[in-house]
Amino acid sequence: MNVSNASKYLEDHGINATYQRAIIYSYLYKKKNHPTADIIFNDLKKKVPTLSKATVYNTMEYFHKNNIVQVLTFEDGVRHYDADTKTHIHFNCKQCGMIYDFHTNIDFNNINGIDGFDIDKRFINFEGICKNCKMEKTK
Amino acid sequence: MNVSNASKYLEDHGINATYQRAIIYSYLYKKKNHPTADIIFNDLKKKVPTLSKATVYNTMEYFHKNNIVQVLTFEDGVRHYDADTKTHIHFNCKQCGMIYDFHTNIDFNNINGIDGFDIDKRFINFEGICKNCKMEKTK
DNA sequence: TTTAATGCAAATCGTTTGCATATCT
DNA sequence: AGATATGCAAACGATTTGCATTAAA
Repeated sequence: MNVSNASKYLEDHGINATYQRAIIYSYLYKKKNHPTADIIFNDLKKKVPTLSKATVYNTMEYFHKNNIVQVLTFEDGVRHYDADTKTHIHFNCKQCGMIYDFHTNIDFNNINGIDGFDIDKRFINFEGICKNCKMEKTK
Repeated sequence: MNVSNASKYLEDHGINATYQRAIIYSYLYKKKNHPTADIIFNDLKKKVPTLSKATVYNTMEYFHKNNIVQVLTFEDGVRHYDADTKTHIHFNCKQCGMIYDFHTNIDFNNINGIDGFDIDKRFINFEGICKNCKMEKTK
């Protein structure tokens, strides 16, 4: 998704598409690695030297409130962002730090005893050692 | 679980059971509401006025490393602690803030495409409006 | 010309650390 | 004594806020 498509996407979701918002959304959409605000800021600063870290934080929070990004937190407590808002599994490798997506075949609509609760969001986060790091070890 | 049982439990898990550790573990075990370090500190300070917040943080981290507590993070990013280390679902009510436990009937061992990954921990966090808050609304 | 968004720096808040004191063996 | 744990205050790092400036409607 390029910046112009991102603008369109934002407008379609009722979000005033400024240059910063569009470039941030475009970046997040393309990067599938669930970056933190700090990573987004440092990458985009190269293209947009005037960009402020506060704008990144505020923009992500704004996107989040408008339901176009997910906020992910793992055990380290740092917020990661994901442009894919559908329910899916995240696997966080505790060795390399990579976050993998798995679009799940699990049905979360039939949990014992949860009747009467309105579930808006489902986060399924796994932690362990990824395939890659396991292979590195056996080399 | 009282303080003396907590001591025993800690020793059984290879943890040097000091007074602070035992009282903190006992508190956490009894409270089923997944408190933050701050809440633990403020509650226990009443009983143990000399208690330090750093001790609470360090102790929880130590328990966590020794696998007798789980660390839970929700969208707000604050760490919550849980003495139940088994995989179970947490439901965080975004209205009243309550965190509910659901011991799940779901089988997480058969996820599409995750073969070759070593999964150590599974966090399943739901967010929405709890039964109680829903009832309040319709009054 | 009014409203909304940005950028910067300072403030805030949760958490960690350094170090002196206390506790336990 | 020697090792480990605690308490306090300072440091730290992620995030938020206040406010002046800029861009957009």
